[in-house]
Amino acid sequence: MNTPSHFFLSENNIPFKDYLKFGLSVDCVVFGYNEGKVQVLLIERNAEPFKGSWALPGELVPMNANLEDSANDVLRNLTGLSNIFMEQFYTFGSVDRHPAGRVATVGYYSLVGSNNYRPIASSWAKSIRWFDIDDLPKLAFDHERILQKGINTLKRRVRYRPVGFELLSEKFTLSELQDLYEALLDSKFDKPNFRKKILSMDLLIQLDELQENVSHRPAKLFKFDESRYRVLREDGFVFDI
Amino acid sequence: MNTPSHFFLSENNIPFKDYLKFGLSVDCVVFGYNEGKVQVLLIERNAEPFKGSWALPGELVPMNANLEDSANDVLRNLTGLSNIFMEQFYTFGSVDRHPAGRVATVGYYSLVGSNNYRPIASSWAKSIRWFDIDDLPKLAFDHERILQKGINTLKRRVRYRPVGFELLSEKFTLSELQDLYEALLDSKFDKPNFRKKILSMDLLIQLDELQENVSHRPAKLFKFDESRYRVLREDGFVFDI
DNA sequence: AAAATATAGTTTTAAAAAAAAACTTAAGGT
DNA sequence: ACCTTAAGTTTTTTTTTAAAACTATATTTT
Repeated sequence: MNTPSHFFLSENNIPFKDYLKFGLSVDCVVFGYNEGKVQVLLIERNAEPFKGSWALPGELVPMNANLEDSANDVLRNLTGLSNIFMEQFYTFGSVDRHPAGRVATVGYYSLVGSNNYRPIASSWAKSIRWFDIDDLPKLAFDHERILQKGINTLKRRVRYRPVGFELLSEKFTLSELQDLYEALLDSKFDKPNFRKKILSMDLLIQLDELQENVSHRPAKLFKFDESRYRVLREDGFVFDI
Repeated sequence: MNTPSHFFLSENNIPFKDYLKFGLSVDCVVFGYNEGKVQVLLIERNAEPFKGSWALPGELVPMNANLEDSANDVLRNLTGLSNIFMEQFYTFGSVDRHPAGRVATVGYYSLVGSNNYRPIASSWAKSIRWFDIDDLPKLAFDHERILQKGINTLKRRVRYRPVGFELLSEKFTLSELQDLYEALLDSKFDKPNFRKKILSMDLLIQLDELQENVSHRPAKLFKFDESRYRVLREDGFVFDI
């Protein structure tokens, strides 16, 4: 920081320090899944600009914080949870995207298992709630574009990475998994083949437990085998549904 | 910009303007393809820090420039070309990644057809050259990590998007295409099946031209049908190799 | 207590796609 | 003329996917 600035003159002789005027924020697209619907968590802003508008939860990155830490902060403030699946997907930096300065924002999406969330409207949000992704309100800033890109990214990635499991409870049935994929990918799968395919990947552990309190034959419960996935990945395995 | 800064106090009462001290840069992973090898374009830095080290071409984003424009600038300065395929892949923002300040960098990768490049070492690069991606030098900053992530991204995306074509000349043979995919994906394909699959996608236009000056049966030349791809995409078609 | 219902899970068969091998074709080189 | 090399096709086998029909096991209804 105390390096002489002439050290870093650019081609056009603008001093290095004149480039250091960006703000950087993170915005989180938090996905949930409930009753066959994919949802996102939105907040109602409690501060200017766009006070009162719905928006993605996010914050300005402090000068001494890493991006991932900031994104995790946002999530922890929102859900009280800290071990949530989270992945960066795109950075938005148009000159005029923020009304008060040059602020680029890094988009993260995260997946929260349906049992595990408890959204908390903290001081910076008037309210907070889940929206089905096919019934969204108008959003502040360029958040509609960010959200759309987040949704597209999830829909693409979910086919080639075993991230869908993150949206279910730790223990789930194969039918729940199939329903989730059908909701995410907007398509129908054949039941016997879906099961055969998923089970042949050898990524699920079948538990000695059954579904309870259902008025039909109870399904077997499974959980995702993280360590097995790590091993398979090293051998070049590519998840593909 | 002249909005009163108290307007944007954050939760912890840090004034908005105190967040506006980031630098933002773009770094480009420029991929080429030659004689069966996937390559990247690297520069030898002509300025501090890391003067003399190999690095990804990049630049600080001016306060009034969009990210894509900056990335295109870098490419134009490097290759003299402006209509090159380019896509953002990841943003790196660790607190200590730049020795002289807090600079986050947005990674772009681009694909240049084998005939179309002519790297130019401009004032900010002592030299510039192609490296095979499996024989890379040590790099400045965190560029090794960025490059690796770029390579991984390309290898993943090339399977599900028809971007491979961008690495070939406008006119190419099916064998060239197959060789490229085999190099990118580190695997072998069956010739009849590869052809059947590619041609059945209906994305290639067969030209009335043949390969010339080869000492064997000349192959038919094809080109990628951009407009057809746009139509197919709208109908939900997903490229998949 | 038997029947209805609902979903879980399996088996069987048919159709399509992928894999593998063997072949024909067309250019230049010797 | 014939060899070499790679292009491109045809045929056969094997594996996957698709579809339909089936059995199993829980609760709810009659």
